[in-house]
Amino acid sequence: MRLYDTAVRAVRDFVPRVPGQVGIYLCGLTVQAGPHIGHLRSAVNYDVLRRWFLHRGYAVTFVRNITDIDDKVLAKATAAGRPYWSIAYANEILLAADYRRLGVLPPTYEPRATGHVPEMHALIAELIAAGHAYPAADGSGDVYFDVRSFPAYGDLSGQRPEDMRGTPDGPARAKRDAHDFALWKGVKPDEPGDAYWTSPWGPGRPGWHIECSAMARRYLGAEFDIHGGGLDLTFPHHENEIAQSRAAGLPFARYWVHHALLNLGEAKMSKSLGNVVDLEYVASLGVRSAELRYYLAAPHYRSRIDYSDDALREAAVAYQRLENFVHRAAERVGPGAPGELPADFVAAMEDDLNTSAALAVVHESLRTGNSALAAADDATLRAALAAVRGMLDILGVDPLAAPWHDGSTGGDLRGVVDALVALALEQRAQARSRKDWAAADAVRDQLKQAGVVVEDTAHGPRWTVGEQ
RNA sequence: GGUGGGGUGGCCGAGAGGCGAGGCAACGGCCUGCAAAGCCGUGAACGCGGGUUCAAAUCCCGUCCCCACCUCCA
Repeated sequence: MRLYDTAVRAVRDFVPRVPGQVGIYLCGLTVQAGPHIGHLRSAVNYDVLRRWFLHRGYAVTFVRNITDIDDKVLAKATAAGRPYWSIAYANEILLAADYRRLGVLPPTYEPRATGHVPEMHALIAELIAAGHAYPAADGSGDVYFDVRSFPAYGDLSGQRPEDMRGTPDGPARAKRDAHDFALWKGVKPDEPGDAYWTSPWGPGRPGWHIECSAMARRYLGAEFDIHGGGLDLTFPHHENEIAQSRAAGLPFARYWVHHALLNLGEAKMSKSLGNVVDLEYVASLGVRSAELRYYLAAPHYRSRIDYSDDALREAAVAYQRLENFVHRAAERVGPGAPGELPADFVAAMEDDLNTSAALAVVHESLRTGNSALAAADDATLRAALAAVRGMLDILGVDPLAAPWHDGSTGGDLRGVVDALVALALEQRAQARSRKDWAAADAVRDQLKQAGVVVEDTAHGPRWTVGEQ
């Protein structure tokens, strides 16, 4: 397996810290609002990475955090007159629902920042003791990381502090250097009164970055394999995480994986710009969540996606072709199970998770399968179906997998409808044998009006209910 | 100002010195009573200008445009 490592700006071989195991920490969301599809892209990308490791036989520990306290959450709480935690939690529920709808596997653990204040305190104390952090001298209760005490600061993002613009309007207050960042933020009078914890440095709340260093350490250890997140987190968030952890003597992440962002209208999708597409909007286009997942997983994870309704609809059509084959093949030879993966698919995935090249292999197998279907070559068909399902399963879009086909497909009425349709089809078959095309087509048209679509195949008529 | 990544056929999207990924759309054919689905085939691309090379989408130089980050960000 080869992965692009931001720290060295090159694709390199993945060597796990412990053979057969991989620990991944992914920066999840700040739950200040519901998720948009850019956030979901992040989840899908790492879900595919995770599934690939699982497929390769690794024991995967996958930790994705929830940042449930920050300036925006507090501001919203104040504006709404509600506790900050009720806002964070409401958004966390929305997020979980969207993950589920997209078939994202639940993480091994999903820690919340506010649940790990003691771990943060411990780390901050270590940093102060080691001379890498200092309580502000202005009585604010803030604790800052001393950037100049850590020479490697800037290595991840390739920047030198002296070249940076620096904080234009930030409260320099008691910072020793404009680039120092807060580990702990002292109470401010204009913020909610229930958003604080006591600490050796006075009442306050966590700075943004410290939570990830503290939680990664707790659940993955001092050193772990992969740290992931969006490209926009490279600086300052990940740079600061490295600084905090390494300065405290923790080796921290061995590989840094960053996915590209999803843009809408020439700018990255973000709440503050208001250019946001969420699952509700996608549903309003008639695009299902499996189709959205296909859209998000098809381009390489390091390529920017310029969102458009048309591109999404096009992806939906492409996915329907795959789905169509899987359903038809399963009707013919049974669903079987996801099977052996073609070598080209494996090679593509091993090469920095090239899902786009991998999908080309899926389509090749699809063609083989469709030909076998037409030729009633069941052995070839079975093999093609297993291969296609196996590959789609890695991408998390196997049409026969649980997330996509449960719910509302008729339930108890399926048998009843089956019998009724069979009756109608028998009439149509008789009409066709008389070459009474008008009568045969009338049956088909009436069924269609009732939502039943009839197609003739090499193995006789096939019917499906609505949907496509 | 600093740092990183881009511009590929009508559209989406891989590739990173030589065999034209793949998908969507279009066109032609096959299959079909018709349809649907499918199969076979066709055309078409590397922002622009130079250069290196037997050979450049890929390397070099220049140039234009775009995106992300430089302390809210997936």
